[in-house]
Amino acid sequence: MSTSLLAPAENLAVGPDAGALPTASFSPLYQQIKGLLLSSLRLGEWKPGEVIPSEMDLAARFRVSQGTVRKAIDELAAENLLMRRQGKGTFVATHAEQQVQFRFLKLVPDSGTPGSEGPAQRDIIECRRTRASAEVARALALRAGDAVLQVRRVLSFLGTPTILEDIWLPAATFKGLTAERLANYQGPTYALFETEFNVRMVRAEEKIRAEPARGGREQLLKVAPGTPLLSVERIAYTYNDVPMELRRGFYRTDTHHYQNNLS
Amino acid sequence: MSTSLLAPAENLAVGPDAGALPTASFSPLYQQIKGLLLSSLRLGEWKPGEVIPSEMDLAARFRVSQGTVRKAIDELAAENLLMRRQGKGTFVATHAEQQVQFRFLKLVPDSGTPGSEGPAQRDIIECRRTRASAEVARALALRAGDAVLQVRRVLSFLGTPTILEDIWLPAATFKGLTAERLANYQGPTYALFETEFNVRMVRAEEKIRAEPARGGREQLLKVAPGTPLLSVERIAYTYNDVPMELRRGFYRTDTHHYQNNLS
DNA sequence: CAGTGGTCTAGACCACACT
DNA sequence: GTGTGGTCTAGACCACTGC
Repeated sequence: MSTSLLAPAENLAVGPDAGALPTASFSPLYQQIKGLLLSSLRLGEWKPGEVIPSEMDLAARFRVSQGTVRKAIDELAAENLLMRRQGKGTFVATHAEQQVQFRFLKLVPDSGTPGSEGPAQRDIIECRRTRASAEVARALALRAGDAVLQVRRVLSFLGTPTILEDIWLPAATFKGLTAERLANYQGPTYALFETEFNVRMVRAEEKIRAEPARGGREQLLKVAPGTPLLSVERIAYTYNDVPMELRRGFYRTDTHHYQNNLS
Repeated sequence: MSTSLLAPAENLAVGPDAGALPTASFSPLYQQIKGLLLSSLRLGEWKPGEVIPSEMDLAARFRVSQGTVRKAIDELAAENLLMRRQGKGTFVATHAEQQVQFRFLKLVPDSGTPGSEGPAQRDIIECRRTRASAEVARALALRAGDAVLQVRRVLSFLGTPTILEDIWLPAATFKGLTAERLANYQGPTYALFETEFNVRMVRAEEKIRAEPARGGREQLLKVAPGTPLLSVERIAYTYNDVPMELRRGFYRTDTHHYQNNLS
C-alpha cells in the first residue's frame, strides 16, 4: 500500500509531500484514511446519528493534514455514509432522519410529494423463522439451510394496500426480531435495524420486472388476478458490501409510480 | 453574488483569501467558475469529446488558483458533464463512448452483462412530424400544437423484440431528423443528437409502471395481449434543465430486468 | 466567544500519457 | 522530457452554530 499508516511519523518527516512516496501499486493517503474511517464506522466506534471527531482531531490522530482528512470525509459523505453540517460537525448517517426518510423507497404518489400521504400503514402478515432456500442463501451469502427470518407485510397509503413485501434476514444477526417490534416501531424499518441490531444499510441493488398478480398476492393487494405489478427484488448491503437483507416487493402502480433519476 | 468575476483583478490583489469576501448571499468562487464552465459548455465552446483547457490555463483565464478550478471541474465531473483522464486532460462527456454506452438504458439481460448480447437491432416503425398534445407540450415545455417529431421504434436483442419506444422531440431543434438517419447511425441515439443537432442529454427522469400489453403494442413486442410490461416514461434534459426529449418505453421483462442501484 | 466545517491560495511532488 | 491531472501540505480567512 505504499506509505504505511502504521509508521505514521514518516509521513511528517520530510515535508508536504511525505505521503506520496513512489510505490508499485499506488494508494493515495486519503484513501487509506477513508479505509480507517470506514473501519471505525464498521466497528461501531461512532454510531448512526453521532458526531465523529473534528477534521483537525482526525488529522492529528492519523498524522496527516486536515485537507487529506477532508478529502476522505468528502468521499464518505458523497456515498451517504457521513453527513456534514457546517458549524456543528460531521455525523454518521442514519435512516432515522426526515430528510432521507425515503431514500430507498422510490415509489411515489402520482400527484403530490413523497410522504405527502402521511406515514404508510404497515400490516405485518407474518414473521417467522425458517431455513434459507438456495436462492435466498445466494443473495445473503449464506449456506442453503441456514436460519433466516422471513417477514411478510403490506404497506397501505390512504387505506389502499399498495406494497406487498417479503423480507429475508439472516437470523443470526437479527435474533429477537418479532412481528410486534416491527409493527410498533415508529419510523423506517432500516432505522430499527440500526438501533436494535446495529446494522446500517449502506446501499442496495434493485431488479425490477413487470409481473401479473397471482399466488395470493392479488388478494393481499386487493387487485384483480393478473393485474400487472411492479416486482422489485432488492439486496441491501451494510459496510464492506456485506448483504444483509433480501427483499421482494410487489408494487401497485395505479396511483403510484417508481421514480428514478438518471445522470 | 459577492466577488465579481467581472472584476477579477480584485481576487488577486490581497492574497490567498481574496475570493472569500463577506457577502449577503454567499456564493463560493468555485461555484461561479463552475457556472462559467457550464456557460462555455452550453454555448459549445468545447464540444462533446473534445478536451477543455488545462486546469492551469483555466486558472489563468479566470484569475483564480488551480485548486479553485479543480473543485469546479470536480463537481462537473461528478455530474458526468466532464470526464477527467490523468495525464491527458479533461474532456467534455459524450454518449459516444463505450464506457458509458448504456448509461441511460437500465434494462439488462438476466444473465450476462449489459451489452453482452451485442448491439440491439433497431427497427424504426415510424418517424413523422406532428403537433404536440397537451401532455407532450407540458413535458417538453412547449405550447400545445407546437411542431414535434414523433418516432416509434422497436429494439430487439438476439432477435427478440424487447423494447418498444415512442419518442417525442421538439421539431425546431431536431429539424431534418429522418427515419433513415436514425436507422443508419451506428451508436447510441443520444450520440447522434450530439453530432447532428448539437444537443447533449445531461440527465433524465424516469417514471416506471407495470402495464398490460395492449393497443397494438402486444403485436410489435410479440407477446400475448395483457402481458405485463414495464412502462418507462422518460424526460431527458440538456444543460440548464431544458427538457429536450419525451420518451415512452415498454419493456419486456421475461429475459431482461430494469437494474437500479440505490445509495 | 470558540469550535466546526467550508473556501481559497500557493507550492511541491507523484502518476500517467505522449513525444 | 514535457504537460496533464492527482495528491499532499500549510496557512489564512469565511460562514455557521451554540455556549
